[in-house]
Amino acid sequence: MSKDERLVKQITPKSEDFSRWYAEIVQKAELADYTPMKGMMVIRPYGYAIWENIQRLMDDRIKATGHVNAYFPLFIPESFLKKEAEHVEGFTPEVAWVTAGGNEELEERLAVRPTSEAIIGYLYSKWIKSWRDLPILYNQWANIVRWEKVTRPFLRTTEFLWQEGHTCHETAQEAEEETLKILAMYKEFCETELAIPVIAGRKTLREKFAGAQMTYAIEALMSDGKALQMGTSHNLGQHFSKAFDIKFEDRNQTLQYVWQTSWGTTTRMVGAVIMAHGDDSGLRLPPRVAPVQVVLIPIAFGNWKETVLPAVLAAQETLKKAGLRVLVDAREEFTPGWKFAEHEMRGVPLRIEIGPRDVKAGQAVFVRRDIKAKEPVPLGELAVRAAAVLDEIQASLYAAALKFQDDNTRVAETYADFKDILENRRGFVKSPWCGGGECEDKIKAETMATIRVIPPDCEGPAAEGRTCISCGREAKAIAYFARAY
RNA sequence: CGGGGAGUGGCGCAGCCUGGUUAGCGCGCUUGCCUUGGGAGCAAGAGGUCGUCGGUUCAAAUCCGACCUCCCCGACCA
Repeated sequence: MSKDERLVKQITPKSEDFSRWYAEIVQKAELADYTPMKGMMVIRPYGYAIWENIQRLMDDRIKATGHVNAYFPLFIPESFLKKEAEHVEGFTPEVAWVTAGGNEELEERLAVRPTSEAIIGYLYSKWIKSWRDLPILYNQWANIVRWEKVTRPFLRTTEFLWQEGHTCHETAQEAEEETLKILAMYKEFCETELAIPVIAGRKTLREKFAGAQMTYAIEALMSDGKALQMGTSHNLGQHFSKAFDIKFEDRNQTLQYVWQTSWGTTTRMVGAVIMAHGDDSGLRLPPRVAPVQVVLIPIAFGNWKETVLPAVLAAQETLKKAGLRVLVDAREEFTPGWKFAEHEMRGVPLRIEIGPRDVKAGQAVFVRRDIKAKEPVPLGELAVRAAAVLDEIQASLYAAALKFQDDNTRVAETYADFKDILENRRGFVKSPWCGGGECEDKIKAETMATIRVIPPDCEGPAAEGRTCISCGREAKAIAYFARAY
């Protein structure tokens, strides 16, 4: 779209400057705002409503798979955090500490939770005695603090909201099954609800969670060609159960450490929705998570309050009864054109215009946000057609994102090709890798790309006869590389 | 955390270099009239401790220092 044809004029076009577009859309669409503290954002009602939809849809899935919600303390004693060596090493650089209560200096300082494995581990050791207590399938919705150096609204903030699952199992196999079940659930969630295709697989040792035995993740491609981690699922093995002494008497009357998992998704998902679907005019929200799915705009002429408005209010009732999230924008201080641009920027999936001509014709005009197509719809078919159009939009956003991912996933067999792709095209690059951390480091230093994920079908056999793009040794896997957020 | 840029009514900016009336402009906002199918028009209004703290000076938005926040580019992370 050329700049002159743009109907939304208050934001920098995405195609012109992606970073600026992102920062502006977050503020102008009233998703979030900055505060006087670095990295601390306020999530405003319109942004929070997206998160609430994500939360509800995710919570339904978590509960449907047998998990229950609980709430653990915000603070974690330093000694607890230190029990698992790798865990403390990974997290201490970004922990915020409470050192005093009122005027009293604390005997032991308290960490503001950067994640809850430590405090939950302590409690699990109290609660678990027998194999009959297992599995433990807990989830918590909470806020987290990590003292980040570089912050961006939704993508990386000092405080963020998330859900963290923490489970305990009798066997290693059960824990692995849980880890993969959640990974699959996350993938399905992103694709179904957020209309964002993701690549699921394992992380490398360099990229795994501090304290985990194995980390799995889902990775998505944003529309600027950079990858974004959208969720992680960790098989913790017995690392924490040994550190926190979480033992149970098994079916053979022997004491054993439990096998654990933990997994999480965050408010970062809101950022992903913005970056994966947005266009030059602003947000394009997937209907499943859009706070407003349909905006009804009366076209006011003459005695419109007697003619047009009743039709608009009737349409609102019809659509509400059909279970849709509807907003009537009957403000008199703005012209229809102004409202069109405003709701486009805010990403409302479907706009319905009703004017005098429409009332006479017994119809309404539908305008899809994703492709900006207009369609007259008889008033009698509003609800059915609106629901159908919203489904079409959800599907078409997903299809577009999937096409983008396909178009931007390339294979490089040589380091020269690899560097060329990252330099000129970005996106995912699938390349053979020897499995060595040194090659990972070297590639990262030279190209800023990291191994985002290794899907199961890219392991061992898939790499047979191929050589590592970095060292030339025999490849152990085909890895997805990308520059990432 | 290093390099670069920025902070002036809600938003976008000018003024600063070369200190000195009442700190301007566009948009937005309020009120009234009039309008409304892609960001209407006229008229009258309201709104600013110039990011914060300190220094220089008779006098600071302007000069100096420190700090805070944001943006961009690099080292660490959901």
